[in-house]
Formats: sequence, C-alpha cells, structure tokens
Amino acid sequence: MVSLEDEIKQNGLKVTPQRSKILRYIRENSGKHFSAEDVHKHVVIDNPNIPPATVYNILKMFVDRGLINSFEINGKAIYEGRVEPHVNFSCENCKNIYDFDLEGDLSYLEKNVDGKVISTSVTVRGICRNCLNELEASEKTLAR
Amino acid sequence: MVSLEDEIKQNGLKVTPQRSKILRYIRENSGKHFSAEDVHKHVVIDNPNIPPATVYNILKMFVDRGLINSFEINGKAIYEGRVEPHVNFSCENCKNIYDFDLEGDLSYLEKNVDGKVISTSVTVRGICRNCLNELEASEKTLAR
DNA sequence: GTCCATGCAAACGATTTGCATGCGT
DNA sequence: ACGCATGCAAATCGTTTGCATGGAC
Repeated sequence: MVSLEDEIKQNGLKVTPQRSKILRYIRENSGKHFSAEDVHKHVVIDNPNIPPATVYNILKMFVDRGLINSFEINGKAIYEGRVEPHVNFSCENCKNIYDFDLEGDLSYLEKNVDGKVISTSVTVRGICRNCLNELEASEKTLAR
Repeated sequence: MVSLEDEIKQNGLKVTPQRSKILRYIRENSGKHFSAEDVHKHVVIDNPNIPPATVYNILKMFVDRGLINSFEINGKAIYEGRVEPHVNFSCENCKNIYDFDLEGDLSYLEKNVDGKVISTSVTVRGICRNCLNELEASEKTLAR
C-alpha cells in the first residue's frame, strides 16, 4: 500500500506537513471541487501562517506531477482528486460544479490527438437540475 | 442565407461595426483560437479607440448567446468559432492550441449529464507533435 | 550541511465596473 | 427620442514572483 507521503516522495518532492495536508484533503474529497482559496482556508486551520502563495505553488506542483487534476472555469483554477476523465458540469446559475460520468471506454476522447497527453478534462456549462426546478417554480409563481 | 448581422440581431443584440467585425473575425478563422487581447489587436486596426473592456464585453455576450465558443487555459479565456464539441489540445511547451476531432456521434459526452447543457468543451493538456520532435532532436544533440 | 520549501510582501495581468457620451433602432 | 453600446479610467481579483528564514533529507 502506497501512502500519500510515499506518492509525494515518488514524484521527486519533499514531504512537508503542508503538502501532506493538502493532498490528503483533496484526495479524501475526491468528488468535490476546490478553488485555491478553498484549500487555503482548510490548511490555515492547522497552519495559521501559511500564505496563499504557498498553497498556489503546492497545488500547481501536484497538478504537474499528475497527483491531482485541475481545470479553469469562471476565471479560477479548480482542483479535484478525480484524475480519470469525467464531466465537470458548471452551473451558470448557482456556480456549483457537479461530476458526471462519461460513457464507454473513454478512448474516443484522445483517439485523434497527435502528441503526448498529460491530462484531459471535459467541461460542460449549463443549468443544473436544482436550478432548473427552482426557476420553473418561480415562473409558475409569477404567472399566477 | 443568414448574415452575421442577422445572427446578432436574432439574438436580441444591436448590430454595431465593432460587433460585426469581431464576430466576422472569429467565424472566418474557425479553426483558430483567440485571446481577448488577440481580438482587441485586430479590431483596433479599424477602430483605434476601442478599449479592451468593450472587446471583453462583446466576446462574453457572444458566448452567452452561443454565437461563439470559449474555454479557459493558463489563466486566460480563449475564444473560437467552432461551436460543436471537439478537442482543444494545449501544448505546455509552445503554448499553442490545436483542434482535434472527437470520434463518433458525441452523445457520449452529455449522456449522463443531469441539467440543461449550454456548451461543452474538451481540453487536453500535453506536448504537441512539433515540440515532441524538437525535444527528441535536442536530446540526441546533447548525447553526442 | 545543503538544498529545497515556507512565509511574507509586493507586483502582475486578465478581466470587470462605473459613468459620461454616442449611436442603432 | 430612447435605450442600449461604446470609450475611457480606475478598481478588482486570482495568481505569481523575489527574497529571507526555516525545515527535510
């Protein structure tokens, strides 16, 4: 069994409490999505002096090493523990991000790509089910 | 036949020279990718006083109306005329973006999505063919 | 002991906002 | 003529950089 600390070391990085804590947080919430600020807010609890810059650096390193995944939406980088391709659905209304699975064996994503692939993200902008329901409800109210 | 100006009008927007020029530029270079700054540089030729802010506003409106597509990479918004889903391959080395086609009927992308889809982008980070070749060549040179 | 990581402050760059003027309808 | 669009300046926000101190190996 490979610990998070081993993973960090195996990628040529030194193990520090900050790095362990950040990787653990993202990995243990694999279906969730975090901005750098979200991660900073979490690490600050145990580590009151850690500046945002350090969190930004650590996150970027983890992405470069493939330890976590990231994509950008609404002008911000979003980090997640799920590294295999899936759909990140971004709701224009509530700004939440939801994961959905892709169909099939995923090879269709990279079949025509000429070059070396590091990571693949599918981002869908739209209106989520919750917001659709609420918008529908408020339209009915207005129509009364 | 629907002109670009008609398309703008049909989406509830007023037609102005700035808007026509921007939409035409992006649509006539459908396989290319533009940052807001790229677009601004082009419009400024005919329109020396147009501020970046106006270009940003126009681009964002076009995306919201589905007239063009956009995605974000390396901290910047990128605009393109191709609105149907395809692969945007971003080379970490040369920073160029290349289009590749997706396989099949594309329904696999949104099959599991619960909500209303506005747009779908597939972004692949990697190293492009050109850079792979150059990197390989320079490794051989070093090994001599 | 050496080198890399952290902590901190300041800078940066892409984008947004507010407001007066101008133009499309 | 009305209302939205443009032009302009300033502000905002996420992120990056430079440098001194501290901790991992």
